[in-house]
Amino acid sequence: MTKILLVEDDKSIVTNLVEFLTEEGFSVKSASGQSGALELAEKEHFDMVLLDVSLADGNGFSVCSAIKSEYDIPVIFLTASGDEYSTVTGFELGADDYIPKPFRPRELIMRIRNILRLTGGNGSVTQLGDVSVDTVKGVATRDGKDLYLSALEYRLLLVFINNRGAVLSRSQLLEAIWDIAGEFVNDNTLTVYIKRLREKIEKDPQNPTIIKTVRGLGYRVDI
Amino acid sequence: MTKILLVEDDKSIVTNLVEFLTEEGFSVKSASGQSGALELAEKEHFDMVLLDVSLADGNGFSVCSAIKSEYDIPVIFLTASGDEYSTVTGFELGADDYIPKPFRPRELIMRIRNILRLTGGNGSVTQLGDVSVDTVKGVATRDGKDLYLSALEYRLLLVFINNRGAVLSRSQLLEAIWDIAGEFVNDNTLTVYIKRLREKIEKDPQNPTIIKTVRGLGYRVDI
DNA sequence: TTGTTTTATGATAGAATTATTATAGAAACA
DNA sequence: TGTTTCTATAATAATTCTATCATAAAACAA
Repeated sequence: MTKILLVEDDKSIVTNLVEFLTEEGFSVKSASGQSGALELAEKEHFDMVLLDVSLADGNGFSVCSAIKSEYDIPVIFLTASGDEYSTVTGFELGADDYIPKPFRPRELIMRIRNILRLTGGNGSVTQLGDVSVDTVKGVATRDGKDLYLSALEYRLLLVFINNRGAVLSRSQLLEAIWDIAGEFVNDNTLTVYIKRLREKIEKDPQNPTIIKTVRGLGYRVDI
Repeated sequence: MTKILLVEDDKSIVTNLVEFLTEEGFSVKSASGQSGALELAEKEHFDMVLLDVSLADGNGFSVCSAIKSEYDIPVIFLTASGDEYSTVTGFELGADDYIPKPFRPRELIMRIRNILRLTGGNGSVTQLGDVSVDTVKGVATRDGKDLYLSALEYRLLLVFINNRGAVLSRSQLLEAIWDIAGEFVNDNTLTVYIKRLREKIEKDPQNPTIIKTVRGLGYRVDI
């Protein structure tokens, strides 16, 4: 489960956000100020930090600096609307995104998911049906048994994981895997690799449930 | 239809982006420098500007200032990777987002949609009666069930979605879908595809409620 | 009404997309 | 080095889509 550290001193916002984010499947812990935040960050691992710029105790920027210098976690700033200075400073400090208040919950979720995707920052294990992929160990398994993916097959699977739910066109996939920069890669190569990957991760490769074909558009994992 | 003004002087990037964005249902026009960009912006309305920071003629910042002072259009900067200065300056000038190169097309689309949504534009899921279209997943569904649109049917539907409420003439549709540039496409082809699309998305294809025929003018989605 | 124009429908050959099988050469590794 | 696995491609099959034709129906104008 993706764990979020919320640093915010407005109690009502905290209450609302904790409830909302929990409903959305995140695990949330909150701190109201700088000291509490750093204490929590030291004790346990978080996958993302939501950071209010204006804290009673210190300000969000110092928390961001402290966290970024110590951990490799994406940080999203919650800033006062139109506060250009905060935005700018936030980015300078390495924030991954900023969200001006007031924001819609939906918007927040989108930003969070987006940043998690971009930074590959989700937990380290992803479950796709009965296949689990551990991006730290670098293996895909079923029932604990290694599926022995080749390097390319694994990379392909990662691309799908990082874009779960989205259709990925052939050209996108080719670009992501073969890093085309003028090089010409046979279009069919991808098709063959999709087949190989399916052969290994699908229970019934003829009727794939994990990697779906979206004819004319590409492929999608939405399990 | 969401119209994008692309200001970029690298021909290959322009070619790729125009193709990709068009496929995604946007209408794109491009300019290679400051003067061309401002000229275009004056002539027609755009919903968003994609702006390269480094132009041969002037730089992206001046284009941004000029556009922002005149029009209320979101601007996304395309910056060299890690170019903090550009990012900062871009935001100071009122840019709505920035995307460091090299970027993945998908990422770009997400950013574009996001900004359009924030600024009161698009969204990734559109509801047409009981049919919903998710442009990220690349599917149209009813009651959660895939309607299995073909690539062309899907593209056609996207054009309608991006022009909700407006009558689209046959020639407009033909142009949008078949990208006519001298090529001759049988006029009836469109009629046939309208029928096919209705067959799949309408409850009663004989009495369409989503895609209405406007005799003599074209078709319209105003649900 | 009658004729004309526009739109709708059904059928179909050829095209395009995706899936599958096989294989030569490259790369990894002992 | 030799062995093994991996990679890219080719050739081919299976499937689905596309564009078109022919014809019907509907809307309109005289």
